[in-house]
Amino acid sequence: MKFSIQAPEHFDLWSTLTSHGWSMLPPFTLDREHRSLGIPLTLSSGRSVPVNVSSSSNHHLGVRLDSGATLSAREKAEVSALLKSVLRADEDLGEFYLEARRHPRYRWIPKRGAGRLLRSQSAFEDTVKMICTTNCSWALTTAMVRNLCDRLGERSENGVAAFPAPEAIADSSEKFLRKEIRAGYRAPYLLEFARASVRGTIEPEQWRTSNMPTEELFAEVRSVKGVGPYAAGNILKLLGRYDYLGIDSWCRKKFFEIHNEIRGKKDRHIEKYYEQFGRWRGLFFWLDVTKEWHADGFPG
DNA sequence: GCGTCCAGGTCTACC
DNA sequence: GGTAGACCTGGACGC
Repeated sequence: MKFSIQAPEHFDLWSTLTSHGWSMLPPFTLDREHRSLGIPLTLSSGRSVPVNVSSSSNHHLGVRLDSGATLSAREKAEVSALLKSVLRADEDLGEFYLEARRHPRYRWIPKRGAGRLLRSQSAFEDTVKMICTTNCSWALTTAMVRNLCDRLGERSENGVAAFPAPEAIADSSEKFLRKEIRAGYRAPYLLEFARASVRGTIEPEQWRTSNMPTEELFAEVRSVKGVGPYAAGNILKLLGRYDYLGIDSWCRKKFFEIHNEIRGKKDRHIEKYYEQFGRWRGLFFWLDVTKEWHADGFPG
């Protein structure tokens, strides 16, 4: 089954798919040759549908069901809405692009259609993945996320493992997460977050639509054990809030490199530079340090 | 092949 | 508020 969905003006699929490392993590499958993305989407009915999305023409995206199955009209609408959310095609970046055009250094951003950061189907999934990026190599992050999908994820109609639901992680054990998933010391953090999500004492899916002031939302995200300033700042970017930089060692190094500065200055120095961009500062920061991905190609 | 060192964020305890 | 040490893993390096 094939159909298309409308994308906003200046939308660039490849820019979104290569906006950061998420497209290289399961359950996403990035097809560099065809510049498309495979993703098993879990519908509200519980049905897991393997979908492939690629660029089409006239601000449209081509959607193909990998399993050869069909969708009802309602399911089709749900798939469209989920894809728009994952690809951030439902986000208004007009004001951001206006600000970017004011600075010669950043005029490439609207021209390139950059700035839409790929996110997962759920904020729960984004948060777990973000915890898995902390204090380790990218190879280990990939291994942890792959293990979570393979060992705890539901299989979609073409056999691809989806990201596990909170219940699946909550029903596992610290020992399993530590040794089998290879989450190490992060195991109790993941378990606690999953169990709190199942109990409803924390509601990550509410974060995406919350009207809470960003500072309060940041504090709530930070209250998850294992989520520090780096992880919370980047989780907030995936919630459409760009007030925090989410600095890690790679970004720190990159900042000093592109600004021809000597390393060793405090993060406050970096934060001060981006204050001029107001509520978009986190997005300007991220696009600054990843600019070459858009020009020279996505690593990996 | 084995042992050692280091990098990578966050937490906790302490000053 | 700032700092030190622990957490865990994988890669680099020396032997």
